[in-house]
Amino acid sequence: MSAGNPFPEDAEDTQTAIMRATFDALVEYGYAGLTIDRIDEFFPKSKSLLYHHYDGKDDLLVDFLSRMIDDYEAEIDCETPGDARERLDRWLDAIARPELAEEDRGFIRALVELRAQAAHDERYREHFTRSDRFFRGWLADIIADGIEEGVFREVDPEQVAATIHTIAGGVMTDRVTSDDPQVADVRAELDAYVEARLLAD
Amino acid sequence: MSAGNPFPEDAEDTQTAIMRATFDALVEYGYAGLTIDRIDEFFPKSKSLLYHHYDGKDDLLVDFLSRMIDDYEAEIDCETPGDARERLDRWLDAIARPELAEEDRGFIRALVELRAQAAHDERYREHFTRSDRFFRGWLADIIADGIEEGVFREVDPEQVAATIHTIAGGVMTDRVTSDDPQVADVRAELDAYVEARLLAD
DNA sequence: CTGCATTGAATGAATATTCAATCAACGCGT
DNA sequence: ACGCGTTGATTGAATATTCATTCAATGCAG
Repeated sequence: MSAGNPFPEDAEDTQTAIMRATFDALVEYGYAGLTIDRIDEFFPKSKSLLYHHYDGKDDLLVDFLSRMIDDYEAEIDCETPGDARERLDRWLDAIARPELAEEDRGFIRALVELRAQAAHDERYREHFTRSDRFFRGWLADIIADGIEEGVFREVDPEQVAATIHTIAGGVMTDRVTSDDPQVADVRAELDAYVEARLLAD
Repeated sequence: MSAGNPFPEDAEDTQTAIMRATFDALVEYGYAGLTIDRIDEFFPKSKSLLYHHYDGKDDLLVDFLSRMIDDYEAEIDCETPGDARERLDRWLDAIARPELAEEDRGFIRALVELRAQAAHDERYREHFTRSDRFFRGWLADIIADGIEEGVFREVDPEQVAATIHTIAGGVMTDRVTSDDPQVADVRAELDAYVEARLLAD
């Protein structure tokens, strides 16, 4: 039920338990169906306690989003040995591997649904804007390293990073909102793209 | 207020007026804030009338989604003269032009928010799955034509189409959920991609 | 007159939020 | 060690509002 929940179950304080419960309710019912009562379903303690820790539903959800994004960044932002080509390939595999563990589907679903809220909620938009910058910077660094190393052509790192990141977002949406996601084709084309556009001869 | 509403205002029957009102309410309040009362705000007639034409909110919204997607497909699916290269460029301009008319922002916002619902609603997912296939087919035809014409390399049309379509989805989401969308960079990189990967020498 | 469109008011369920009341831990002076 | 006040965590019940839906009644065109 709570597989893939990024908020640890063991020795958890109330704070973490609230985040866990919110995650589970979000995955189970979706953002549009997310209510305080449903969060309480997954929360071992009393519903009123949520209001002791947060000003209200909005406050709770914004904090939840912030932590989700932190987890998402932490998942990517790890030590990566190897040259730029290897690091980029590992990145592409991470976001566009055809097989996806069931645990990760819930996480991606939650993220995709939260992201859509950014269309109407400024606070959400701010979080995602910051997160996007982080990932594009991360990618641009890899590209820039590759150019210095001489393995990549002299492309504009920001421009390439923006495009790959956009694809990453598209793949995530495709994964959880289509009955026939095309992740395998995109993954293959990404290799062809790297070969044709990035790799020096 | 209703700029960019794809449902015509003139000589409208009740059916169309309901769609118009739903669109306006969706753009104004977002999917999570979409209620029958809010739809009624933009509906010149009585709220009860909605239930005379639809079984309920769900029924109404599924029909609305269906018509939104029809409009979206109709917007793209038009006669396109010129060779494959020109037709592809026109497609890329249509989805990734840096400047976006304010009228279109509402439409894209609505579409992005509806799409996110597909993560938890099978009926939504079916509609988008079908729509995705339509666009990928459209793109794949252009690529295949280009290969026959000798202007494109012998790539896999489906694979390239899937990737470009994924980028299109990513750009739409980026446009309406970020304070700093990177559409211009992606548009430029798409040109470089076509040059490096598709164009025959 | 008859069938369809339309209305306004009403209803009951869902939902977010509040509140008064325990409970458990802790510091502190004696 | 013992009372004691303070503080924060926790609870169950209550409240006020929003929301989807229903329904009986009215208008109206053929």
